[in-house]
Amino acid sequence: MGWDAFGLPAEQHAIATGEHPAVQTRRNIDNFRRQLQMLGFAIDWDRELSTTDENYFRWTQWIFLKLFRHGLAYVSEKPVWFCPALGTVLANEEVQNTPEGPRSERGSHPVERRPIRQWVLRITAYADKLIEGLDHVDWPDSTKRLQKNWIGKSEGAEVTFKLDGHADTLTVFTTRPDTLFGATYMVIAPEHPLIEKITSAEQKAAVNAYVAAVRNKSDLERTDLADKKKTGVFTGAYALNPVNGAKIPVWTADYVLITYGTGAIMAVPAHDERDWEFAKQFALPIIQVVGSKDAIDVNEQPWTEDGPMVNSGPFNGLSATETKKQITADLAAKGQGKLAVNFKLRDWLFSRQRYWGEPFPLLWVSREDYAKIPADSEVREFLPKEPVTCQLNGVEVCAVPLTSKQLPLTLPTVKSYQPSPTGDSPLSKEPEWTEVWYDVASGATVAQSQAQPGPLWVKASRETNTMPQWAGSCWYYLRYLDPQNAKDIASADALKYWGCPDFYIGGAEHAVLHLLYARFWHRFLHDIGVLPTAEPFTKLFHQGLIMGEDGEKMSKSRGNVVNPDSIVKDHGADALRMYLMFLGPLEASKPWSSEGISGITRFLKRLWRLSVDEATGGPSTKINDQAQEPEDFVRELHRTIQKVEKDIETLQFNTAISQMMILMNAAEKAPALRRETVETFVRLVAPFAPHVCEEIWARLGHQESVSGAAWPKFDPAKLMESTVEIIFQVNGKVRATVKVAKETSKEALLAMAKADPSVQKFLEGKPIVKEIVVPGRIVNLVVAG
RNA sequence: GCUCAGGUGGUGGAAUGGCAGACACGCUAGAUUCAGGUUCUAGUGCCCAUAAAGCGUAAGGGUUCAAGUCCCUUCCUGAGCACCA
Repeated sequence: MGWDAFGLPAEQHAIATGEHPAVQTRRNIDNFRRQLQMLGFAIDWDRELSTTDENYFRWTQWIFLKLFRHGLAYVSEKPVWFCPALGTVLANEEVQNTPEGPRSERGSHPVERRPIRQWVLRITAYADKLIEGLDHVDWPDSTKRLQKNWIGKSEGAEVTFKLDGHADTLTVFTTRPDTLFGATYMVIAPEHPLIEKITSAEQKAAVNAYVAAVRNKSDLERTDLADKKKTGVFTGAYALNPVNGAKIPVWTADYVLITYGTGAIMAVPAHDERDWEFAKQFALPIIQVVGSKDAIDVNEQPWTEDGPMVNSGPFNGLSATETKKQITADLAAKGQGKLAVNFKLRDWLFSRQRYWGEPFPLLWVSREDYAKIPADSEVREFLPKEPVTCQLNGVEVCAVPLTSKQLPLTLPTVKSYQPSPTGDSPLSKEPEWTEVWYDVASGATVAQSQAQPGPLWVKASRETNTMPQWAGSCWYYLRYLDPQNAKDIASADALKYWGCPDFYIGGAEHAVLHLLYARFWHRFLHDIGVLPTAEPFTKLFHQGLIMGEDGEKMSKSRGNVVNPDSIVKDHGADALRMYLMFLGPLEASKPWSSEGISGITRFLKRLWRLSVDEATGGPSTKINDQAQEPEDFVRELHRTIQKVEKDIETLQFNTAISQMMILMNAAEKAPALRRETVETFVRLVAPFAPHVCEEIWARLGHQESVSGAAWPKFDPAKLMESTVEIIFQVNGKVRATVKVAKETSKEALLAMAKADPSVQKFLEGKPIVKEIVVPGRIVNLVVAG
């Protein structure tokens, strides 16, 4: 069991009450643990961990330092999603588009773009591996598709355009280099750095106004889909088409995103819907270069499918694929283009301006002090090849790591958990913790309030951001293998013995969050030799949510939360467990029903009465080893063993329980049962309702726990039926059913069907045009008319 | 707008192309009990006085001896993506 206990809920509680988040976290964990134990889940409590334990998060920090060491952690000042209500930045994956605009995944608060200094993990370096790895795991196709789309790989070319009258060039990314002859204008994003340089004097005012307007546009307005109208302004600059020297105007428009590709495009209105709309809007020329099937007029609508090239000089008549290849090769020869791959995936924004998270085990020192790190310094354990730098209060500083010996870096106690509106972490207000002497030889630190301990101790400021909640949950499954290990995240032996989770059950909402992040870390740890496996989760299954009784997601504000404590009080832990399984397919979302559970409660009471004698408390008087059980009942018993076994393996618990109820109905009708039969039944129910079965098992005279009893075996011979029911149909409609011996031949079945009075009634002497006989199942007579 | 998953009684849900509605809840009637959030019995898709027949798995069409299941069109619900060049 692992508690993923860092994060916003505990911190928001701390802000509201002043209580340390650790205190509330511990109280919550204790309550959850009590409830889980009450339900009797088979959890190995010796392997319990919490992501907030310093003996756990020292390894989270260690993994981060490994990423830092390998150049996969860097600082960015690009605009990021900031949530004023939560007082922190959020990763792309944590922001959702809603009709009200972009909102935080947690709490659905408005978010906005702000330029804030952030730690970022280079997950894009793993984009290809993260796509490729999906081919080797047994995951739902929908989830694989979700991840693939999120990573969004597209292959194409980068094409460099010379700018008329400028030394600068403009590089664009395109997936359609084949349509280069159809480029009639260019667009650069309003945030593009070149815009200042290339805008002509006449257009300066218009462009500045447009750029300012876009900057002030909220993300809601900018992504509003109801308003598909394109806006944009001509910059006054012209680019030269590398294939034919054509002079084409350069515009700026906000439908081109600075965050994707090069932030600039070549526009081919004849063959791209967005470019077509823009061209129509501003009366720009539209040139068809790809032949269409039904002579489509590209002035009326764009043609986005393939066809032979036209209006493309030497490439006329060639296929799109061939043209792509040749044009890209030609451009490469001229130094004006190359094959290129782009991803929608952005690097992972990894810092939060919060208190309740793992502190970054990093400090900032001046460039001069960074240069003092000796060649044999222990600090080099985690030092990257190139320093990671940023500007702090206008001064350039370099990031230096702690060493393994210095971990864990724990949180200081603070006066206030409140984040500042400017996006500073509460930790930044604790100078005693942040301002330290740092030994460039050993990585040790002491507070600056003390005297400088030695000549190699330099002034350093700790990083005051903390890691996001995902950090701790990225690798917890590895710690289960060896939770007490003080030397490694887990021993090599344990990693080799246990491997990875064979089967991972979790919500689909994690498809592009936890499941993507964890794969990234796992693959990285594999690449640096820490882990023997490349992929963490071999087989994945998404369970559905249990909804409130009103069919809506359970939430405190809605008041439809079901408290397990009161259910257990009324019906018992077994009934709760079993009813959750009986509600419906595991993968489906199903509403809770406070009435429905009584069906399970009744079933368990009936099992008790079937096995235990109320008067003596010993075995039921119905149990008699001399009993002759009817053949039908014995078959049902073995059918139940078979079905429960199979359904458990395929996670179809609802139908397993249905079958046990069918057996119960049959067992109550039997005049007497053999002890073996009752014990088999109890063993079948035991995994679902362990507590009551344990008690029954003891009442039946067993000293050992039923959980250790062997699983019943079904006898295939007992499943055989000597007679089968055959359906007689006329024109596909059932007219009679008969019981016959299993071996009855086709011919005999046919004769019986024809002789059956209720069948004859519908034959009415009409000619039979077709006879279908499926032995053991059905006879269908097709008559004319 | 695009992609995916769905749509079956009053409810949750069953159904290797072969009797639609298993199992359970609820409901109706009866019995048991001092009592019932007890237990037992019978019934419970629609139409119908009853039986027989007929109708019935979002709507329409198709394939098949036979379709909830396979194919096409439309509608609806849910999820994800959303100007990604």
